[in-house]
Amino acid sequence: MTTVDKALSLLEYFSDLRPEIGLSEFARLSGFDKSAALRMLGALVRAGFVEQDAHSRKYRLGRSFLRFARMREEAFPITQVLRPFAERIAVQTGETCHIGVFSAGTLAAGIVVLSPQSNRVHVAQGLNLPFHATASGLCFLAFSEPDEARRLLGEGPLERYNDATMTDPKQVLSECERFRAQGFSLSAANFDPDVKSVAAPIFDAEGRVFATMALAAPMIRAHDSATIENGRLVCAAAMEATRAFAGDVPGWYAQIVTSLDKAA
Amino acid sequence: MTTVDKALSLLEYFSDLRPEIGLSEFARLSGFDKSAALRMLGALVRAGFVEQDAHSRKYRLGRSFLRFARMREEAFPITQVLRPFAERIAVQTGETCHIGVFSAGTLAAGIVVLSPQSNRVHVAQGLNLPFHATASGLCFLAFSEPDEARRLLGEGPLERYNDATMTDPKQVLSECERFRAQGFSLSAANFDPDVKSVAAPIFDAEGRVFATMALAAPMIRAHDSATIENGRLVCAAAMEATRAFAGDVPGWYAQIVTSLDKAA
DNA sequence: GGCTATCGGTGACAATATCGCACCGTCGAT
DNA sequence: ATCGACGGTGCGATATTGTCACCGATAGCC
Repeated sequence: MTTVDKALSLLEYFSDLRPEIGLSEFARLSGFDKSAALRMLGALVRAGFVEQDAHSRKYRLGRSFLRFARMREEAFPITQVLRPFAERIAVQTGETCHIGVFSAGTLAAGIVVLSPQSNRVHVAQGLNLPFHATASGLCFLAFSEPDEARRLLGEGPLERYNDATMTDPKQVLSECERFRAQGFSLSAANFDPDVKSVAAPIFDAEGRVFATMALAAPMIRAHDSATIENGRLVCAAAMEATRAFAGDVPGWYAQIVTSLDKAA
Repeated sequence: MTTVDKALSLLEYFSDLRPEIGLSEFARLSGFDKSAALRMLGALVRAGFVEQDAHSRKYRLGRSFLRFARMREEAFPITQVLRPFAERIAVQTGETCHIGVFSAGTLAAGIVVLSPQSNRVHVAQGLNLPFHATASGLCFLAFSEPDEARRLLGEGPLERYNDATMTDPKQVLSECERFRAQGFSLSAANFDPDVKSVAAPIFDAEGRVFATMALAAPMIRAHDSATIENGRLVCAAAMEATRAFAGDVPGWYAQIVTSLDKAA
């Protein structure tokens, strides 16, 4: 672990619930010495990645992120390119659609298009999507390299969100095999007790999953037939999205999707 | 300069014109050894701040910026809060309004609202705003601490964009004194030969400038009277924007603005 | 084909920045 | 007034970094 890794790891302690962090708090959270944390924070401040409140002396995320995020989107407009697909399928199915984007070991809701219906599932922009308890996460695992998936899950036991949550990594991985064969993942009440979701993979130019497209429906609308139909649609949309991106849909995956379409 | 500084400085070589950079290119640009650059890039990749194209092996900005930018906006919604003010004044004056946001030593157009008129000034989102040659930059200097301003300008000679560009830091600083007394800055053809701009400061909670609101008009519409009126309006709007932000408008500045209003 | 230049990347050692500790002044609560 | 926790500093022991030589692969060129 280089010092740069350590410094950047400090940023991971920020979250929507903890937008400001003091020096000692950083030291406690990270296990680094205060003096080391301070030095790293100094560098982060100089680069504009964090800024310090002059009064409370706490640190918060800096303005540089706006600059770089804009540049990144300019050069590689993921969200701009993917959003229309999410919008289309949200209208088509009448359910909330979100796209999970993988970065630095976590999957988060990067794009959210809420269902046009009044009884709908709400997904917060930026929401962290746990690998073992959401359709998006399971989909990501299912279409990743098996060792990558194991690495992301860790040793277990996994965090429990409610009765239906799978907490054993082995169980999760075996479910993922099914999803991989099926073309899309499924999650019923694993995270939110009243929500049933399906998710399909979006591939990058090297044919690796880097994002997932998910449809989340209130349990009451999620009959088996509706769920299967949503799965089919989300697969097709995700595949189109991949292609819009100059991503590479693996041949075997395209086959699965076409066979789903024929079955319908 | 810590290693973290060096690693983060690598990111600054990315731009809209150079969205992908190879290892040797990084070494050349930064003056670091290839091996050192590689190690730093490794850390940046692990954190998701850059990603590597598997084919070309070049590096580009990573997906983590999206995540962090969203969190930053969630916690401190600068752009969301400031945009309405830019929109209002763009409509009111009929000219293009942009807000320059300072971060890590540079000022960039973070918010842009184009004029509703067909003959209008175009400002690209994210455009770098040189301190010595734009109304925004001059405004930022004028309302910064004098030594900070000197530091940002450097030794000179400054880059020349056209005949009207001031290239001597001393000259720039003395102009800035005028602007500081006047309440807003002025730039005629210093950057773009056919554009005349005015800009006013936006202050943070500690009463320091951190952003500027600028109006840019085509020379043909920029009579003296129109320019003065735009200056007055941009001052008022910037002051309101500061307050909307829980920023602290220094008393002496508020006085200048009210006296401008009375004169009109 | 074979030559050369450049690329991304590796390995190892000397040089140097970092880690961890003790310590300081300040602030707010009790 | 005392105490604890805070942000921040200084310094020696030590782990990380800078530097350089080197590797295989690739692309251009004759």
